[in-house]
Amino acid sequence: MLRLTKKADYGLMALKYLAEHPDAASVSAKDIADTYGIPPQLLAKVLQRLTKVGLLRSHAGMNGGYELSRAARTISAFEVIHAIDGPLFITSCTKGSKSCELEPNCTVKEPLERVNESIAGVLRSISIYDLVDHETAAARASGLQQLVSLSHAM
Amino acid sequence: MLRLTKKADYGLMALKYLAEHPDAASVSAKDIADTYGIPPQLLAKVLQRLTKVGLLRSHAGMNGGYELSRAARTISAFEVIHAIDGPLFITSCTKGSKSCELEPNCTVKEPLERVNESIAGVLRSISIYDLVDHETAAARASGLQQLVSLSHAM
DNA sequence: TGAAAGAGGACTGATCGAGTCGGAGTTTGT
DNA sequence: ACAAACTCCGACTCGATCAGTCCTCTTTCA
Ligand code: SF4
Ligand code: SF4
Repeated sequence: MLRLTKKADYGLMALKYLAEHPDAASVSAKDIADTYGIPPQLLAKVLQRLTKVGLLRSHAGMNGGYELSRAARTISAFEVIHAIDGPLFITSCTKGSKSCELEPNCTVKEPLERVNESIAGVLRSISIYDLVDHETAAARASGLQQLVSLSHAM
Repeated sequence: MLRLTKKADYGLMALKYLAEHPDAASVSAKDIADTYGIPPQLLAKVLQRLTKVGLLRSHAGMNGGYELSRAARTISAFEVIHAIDGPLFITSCTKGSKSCELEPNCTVKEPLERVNESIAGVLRSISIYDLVDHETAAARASGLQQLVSLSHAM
């Protein structure tokens, strides 16, 4: 099913919101949650995670909140997802703890890792800034499409 | 986490196996399951699903089994995953039944749909044949990588 | 006819994601 | 100094989904 968690989803929304309001010195988690109808405590946790990784800068106390620690253009969707959902892996044979017992016999692990890398590449090529500006994002997406089908033809 | 289900994983393994043994008229589910240590009944169900969609041709009775209904080169990983795990969607706001209530306010849905399309494109560009032949698969993957980073630079 | 194989539904246990709660620590305005 | 507003953090519940099993029926062929 290849589904992205909602937390990552929320994280992207929040970062986009912050990218759209660079003037606001600091935005509270509750503000963003109210704007989009996201459960406030859940979003808070997501933002905390992003802070821990260094994507956000937090600022406690009254009128506190969060702000981007870097320019929106330099934050990739990959970083966000990685920070929230942990390492991105297609297969189940990864996350050290409990790997698949078929690993020795498995013949598709290697090819799938390459697929995984390709997908990571796509995510790395998308920045928060792209989410805000629709035109360039659309251009880039269609560009990617062409490149992909091109590579298919070769 | 963007994880692929094990069923899809098994499906790919089975198809790869069939692609590697084109001489065998028909291979039973149990054969493949034993070869890789996959639970036989589970693999059987996966193969049944693939048969229903038309990727495989089944052949009941003694010495029965499955065979590819098309050339390995013309079967994409996307088809396989779609057949087993259902429609491929990154976000939770899709599968008609229970969509996300944030949809009207959501500002990242559209961009994420484009990301989704890019990923689907990657999967569409990988065929079962690519899983068998390591060299071309590696070449294609690295090619994709270059193209992706190229599109990032533009 | 009977063994071997596919087809398919129903069921259970395990895992994981979504969301909640409660409490502790911090900064700031007054 | 005090209280409000906010961040921080871990534990917890609940429900959905996945992995795997079981059982039954049908088809084929020796
Ligand atoms: S080892 Fe093979 S079967 Fe197991 S999770 Fe990895 S790719 Fe899938
Ligand atoms: S938050 Fe937006 S992108 Fe995510 S599931 Fe809801 S509508 Fe879709």
